[in-house]
Amino acid sequence: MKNRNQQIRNQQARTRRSERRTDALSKERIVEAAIDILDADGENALTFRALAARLSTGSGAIYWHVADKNELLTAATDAIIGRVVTDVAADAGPDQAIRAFALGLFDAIDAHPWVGTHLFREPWQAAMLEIFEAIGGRLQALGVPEEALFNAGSALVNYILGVAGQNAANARLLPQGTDRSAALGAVAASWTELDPARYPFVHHLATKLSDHDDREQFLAGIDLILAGIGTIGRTDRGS
Amino acid sequence: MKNRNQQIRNQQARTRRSERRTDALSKERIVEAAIDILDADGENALTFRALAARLSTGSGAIYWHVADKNELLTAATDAIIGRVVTDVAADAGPDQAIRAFALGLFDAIDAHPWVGTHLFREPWQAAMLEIFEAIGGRLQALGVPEEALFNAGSALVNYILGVAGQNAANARLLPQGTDRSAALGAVAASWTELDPARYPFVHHLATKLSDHDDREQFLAGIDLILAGIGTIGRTDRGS
DNA sequence: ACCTGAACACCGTTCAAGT
DNA sequence: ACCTGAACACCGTTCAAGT
Repeated sequence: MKNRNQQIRNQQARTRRSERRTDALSKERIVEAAIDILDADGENALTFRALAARLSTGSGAIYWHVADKNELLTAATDAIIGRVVTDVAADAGPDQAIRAFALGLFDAIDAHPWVGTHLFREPWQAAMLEIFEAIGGRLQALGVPEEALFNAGSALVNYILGVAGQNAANARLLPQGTDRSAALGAVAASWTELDPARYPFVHHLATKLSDHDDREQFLAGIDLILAGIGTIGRTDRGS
Repeated sequence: MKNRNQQIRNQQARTRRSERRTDALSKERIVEAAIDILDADGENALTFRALAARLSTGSGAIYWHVADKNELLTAATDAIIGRVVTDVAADAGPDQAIRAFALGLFDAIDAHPWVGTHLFREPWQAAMLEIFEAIGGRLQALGVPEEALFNAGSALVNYILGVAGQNAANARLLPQGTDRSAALGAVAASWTELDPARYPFVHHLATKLSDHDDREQFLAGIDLILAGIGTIGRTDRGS
């Protein structure tokens, strides 16, 4: 792709130049500004016009550094996920490391819900590979048998992605500083109005919804899957 | 031209106006046409202009029956999920029923990938409640203890949603009748170019990617989570 | 009650023109 | 090399006007 050549050229030019000019446009500054907008005002607020205004330039200038909106979101996502990967690098046993990494991912996506959306936009992007590597490597260390590795890693990653996507949806529904418990209460109330004969389980959920903790529940799901993975090798290792 | 005759016939039909006329606009017909467009040409092809053209009307006419695009997609999603729920109604043991329902969901979303996208757009929509009820009810029947029900159901649903979202992303990437195995091969090849010291697990995946089956892997994940859920009650029931 | 289609506000993206 | 900003092609949605 010619865009890659352009990027390389840009980088060479940038290092050649003296990089003390703080107000010079660069991919990093653009991505940084994009993250700020996404965090402050949500996914819909990120437009090239808003971005150009914030950077005091024209929208065309942004296209010199970034191919399109997708590349912009990919770079922003990579930045967030990258931090998680490096932050949780060193840790104790592999199962604890998986839990810690998953929690780090949860917290990052909770703080930047738009990441949850973008992880679904482009499959097999760099961020996804980082996630797979972080989890899969630790499953190997955990002693998961060769043939089960792909399925086990895929189960964990897909579960994490599902939660991430739901978090993003909730953030879109309850923007800024909406009263979360009031909103949850309203949802639960609407569930109790459904036919109890057809929706008994949803009625049960309605009673639990208000005092459940998303983060705790996320971790419980991770533990459930890890427990399931633990049953794979049981015949091998006995007990 | 036969167009003139058609126009006259339409006008007569309109003045006659018995409401079982097939060409009368209705929410059902609109949703049906929307599903056709989504299935045939993908998520981006569904615009009010395209929909109006296919229904031989103005875009404003659609707004008389449907509030906005979100309601349209929600109705389309409900239609697809509703079929799955009723199709898998009767079945054997609760764990087999969960597997059957999950597989039905997988197949439906595989056939209509845009459903996977929309399930993330609006949280707690009707389709989501159907899914929760179908799975949660069977977890109850399975004997999962009261306190673990919410977490267990949430783990299964989030996993299913994660897979659904990935499927939708893949469908977006490989539209129509792209050569799937060639595309997978290209992805795997790109992975082998990564630094093996930093990405050992991704390298391992690259060797497995070509001959893995999405549906099988999906079911393996369901079984993993069910196995994990099975470990919850172990102390209660002994063995 | 229901339909028509032009118009509005807003996007992502391009590009001739500037420095 | 890099930036400017008008212009283009397209959206979802609205609305005065028709039947």
